[in-house]
Amino acid sequence: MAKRIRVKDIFLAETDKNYTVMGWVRTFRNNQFIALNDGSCLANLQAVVDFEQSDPALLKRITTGASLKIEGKLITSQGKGQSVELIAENIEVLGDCDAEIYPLQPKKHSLEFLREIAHLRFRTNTFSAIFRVRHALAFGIHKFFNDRNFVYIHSPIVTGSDAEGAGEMFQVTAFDLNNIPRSEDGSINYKKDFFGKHTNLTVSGQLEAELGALALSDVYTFGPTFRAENSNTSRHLAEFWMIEPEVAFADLTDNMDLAEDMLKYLIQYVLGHCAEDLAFLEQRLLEEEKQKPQIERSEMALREKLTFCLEQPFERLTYTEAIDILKNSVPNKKGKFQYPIEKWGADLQSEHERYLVEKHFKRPVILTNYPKEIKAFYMRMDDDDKTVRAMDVLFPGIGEIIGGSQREERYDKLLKRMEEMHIPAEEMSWFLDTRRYGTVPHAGFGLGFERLVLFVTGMSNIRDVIPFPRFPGNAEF
RNA sequence: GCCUCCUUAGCUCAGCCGGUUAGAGCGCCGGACUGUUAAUCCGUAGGUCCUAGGUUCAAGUCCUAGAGGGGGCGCCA
Repeated sequence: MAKRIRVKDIFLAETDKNYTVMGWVRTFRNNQFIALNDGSCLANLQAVVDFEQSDPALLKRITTGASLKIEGKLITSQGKGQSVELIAENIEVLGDCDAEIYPLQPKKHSLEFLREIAHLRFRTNTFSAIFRVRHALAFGIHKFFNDRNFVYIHSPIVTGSDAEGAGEMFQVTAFDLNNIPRSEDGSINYKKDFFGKHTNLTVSGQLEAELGALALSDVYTFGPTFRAENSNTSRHLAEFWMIEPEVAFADLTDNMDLAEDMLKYLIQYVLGHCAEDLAFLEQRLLEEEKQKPQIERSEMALREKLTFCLEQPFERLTYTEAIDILKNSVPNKKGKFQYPIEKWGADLQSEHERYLVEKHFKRPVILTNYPKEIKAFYMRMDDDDKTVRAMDVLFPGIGEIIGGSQREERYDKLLKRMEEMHIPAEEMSWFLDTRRYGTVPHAGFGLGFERLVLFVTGMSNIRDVIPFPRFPGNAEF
């Protein structure tokens, strides 16, 4: 194909020279002005057609959604609204688009409608902005860890472990489901399956990351994660991407510092690299919130909220301190909580987390040292034998964005917890080996990538920040 | 899995206490105009009122069940 210049670059290119651009028509105004977008940036290039000198049959084919190759001279724009425009000298229709049946129109569409045509929603301003921001965040994550000498570990997606400890799993099998091999006692004979054992899609790369950390010191994973829970919320997906750093010679405070530094780095990174997209998303959010009653609107605009997070230290407090605040809070005393806080030991509901983050502290909060009963077996026991060195990072509007802990590195204590929580130690001997052979204090956490994208873009449904969301009852596209 | 709301033209939505032939804006199509910015102006076409039952003289409207979607909760990242 002919060499093309991206729309993003043509805005900075020298005028009075000829260029070739390729992209998709957003609108064709006045039989004269083509708004061309190639996804390289939010803005469209205005290409000007001399309709009096053009073939009417060609003009007919310039419809919303059609793909074009346009050659012409770049000039300083004669109209308002853009700095430069391309005087189209030669237009080639690469792909026609029947405007009568093309679902996207030059108007505002609902997010619900666009979700149903997820294969086309990339072509909208909102979704192209979201996915450019998503890319920047993914790239920023690798840059953050690379700059700190972390090693990127590809933890397995198919796992033979049933005990990753994070919920329902999708089974992986090569069996013919209409003819499953069985043992003499009638049970399924997994020895005949592809891997010779029962296998699942991973729910966490943490255990494998720990193995890496106990040799490479600083590692992280960043990969797809699968949960077969029947979760129907705007914060859950069945297939999502998770970042899991794991650090040797680190305690809970080091872990909190890393989490806070990482989130702030990423927010800063996106503010610096996606200014135009964030400005657009901020405006979109503002328009959307105009529909809501005053009390439900956010107090800050998107970029203001992001900047605010950078400037404030995250509030760090223990579960026990949080319970005290909640117990004495106005909504608890007035019976406004659906689940009233009565005694120490109760699991916090999202209404409690939201109160702490959005009403009490009004900033990101890190809650630590939860009761051992409500946390996973691998978290390090505190000296009081009641709480563990867990940490949850809570963000406004999102809730839990990070869950992590200092790990139990003491062999005997870990084994005891596994027995208490009915984790089959014999199947986990490879994990226990790390505590047998040169164990060290270490810590790590899991960051839900889509939840971060939600926060940064100001979107409210997690299904809108992943290209093709998977959730109960839906695996379209 | 639980609670709740919604489903009317391609899209966004109105449709009153159940009562004639179901409406608007945008889009499409036709025409006018030609430096527009989701262009504008005029006109045409476009409907399984989500589906299946039921109540009624009469159902888009009421009732029951189902499907799809939104929001909230639980599980969590």
